[in-house]
Amino acid sequence: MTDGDGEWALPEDTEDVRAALVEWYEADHRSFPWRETTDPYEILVSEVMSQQTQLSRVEDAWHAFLDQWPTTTDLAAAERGEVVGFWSDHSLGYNNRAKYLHEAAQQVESDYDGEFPDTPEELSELMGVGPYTANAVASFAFDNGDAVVDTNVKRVLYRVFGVPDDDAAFEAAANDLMPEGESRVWNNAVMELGGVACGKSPDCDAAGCPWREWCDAYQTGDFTAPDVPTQPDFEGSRRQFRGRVVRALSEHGELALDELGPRIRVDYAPDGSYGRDWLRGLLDDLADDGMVEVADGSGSTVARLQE
DNA sequence: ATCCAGAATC
DNA sequence: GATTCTGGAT
Repeated sequence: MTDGDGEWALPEDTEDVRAALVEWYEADHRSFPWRETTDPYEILVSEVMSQQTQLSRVEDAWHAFLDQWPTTTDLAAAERGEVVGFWSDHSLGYNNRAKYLHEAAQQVESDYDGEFPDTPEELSELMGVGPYTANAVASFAFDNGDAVVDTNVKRVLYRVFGVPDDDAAFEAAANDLMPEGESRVWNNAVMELGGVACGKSPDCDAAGCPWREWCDAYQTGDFTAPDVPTQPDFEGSRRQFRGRVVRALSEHGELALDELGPRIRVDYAPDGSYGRDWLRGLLDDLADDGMVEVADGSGSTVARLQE
């Protein structure tokens, strides 16, 4: 066995464990608009927006996005720059995800004749759709997914059943636990538990956690959670300046280097250490990522969002 | 200060 | 394995 494998097993009375959670979820849970649709496109948009972004900040953006591009046909026909601009305007971060979503819509149009596939395997072929999102869309749209494994699920399995901090172990445990053919309610319920009862600072009694009687952590009082990778500081980071570039180009359409520079850094000086060369480096990276186009004219260089 | 329904690319 | 983005809540 590899390092980190401890003694662990799911309870014998699995059916009771399952029933307790589903009953708890169905009695009361948070209301999100994407829980009231089974449209795979609407579900996908909510899932992509939710990656690394707090749910409370996704709701308005989700409504606005679907208002602007109601179907994959509409989104596929949009220009990439419009979609990236929307992402930036709504402060959704990681605007590569806007590019992926746009491309996924084009794949659905071209590869699937506008109709979403309904298996996790096929959904995984869409750009920006990994294991988590494939199972989420398959579950919430078609009730046809495997267990989702995200940081919430890992934290719950780690605390309640002592599943070791290992991706393969989490996936196996999550699927063992999930009742066959009930992925929609089950995956909603598990993530609801991780969100309202078993967050970083747990709230077992107040939230009426249905798994207290089976929970290792509740018995021992040790609510340690798996390590989450720590992020580098955002303030002053390259990411921050990339984000400002995208926002400025979305707002103004097209800008020359020396018009753009001062909007990115107040200390921009064309020949300074943060000047044209530095800015050009940022723009070339963004161009490689498919976000920005840089055009060298005679004497002046201009940048704009791609397409 | 740290965290948040991940995934692709190099 | 490191990088990509944002701001409100805690």
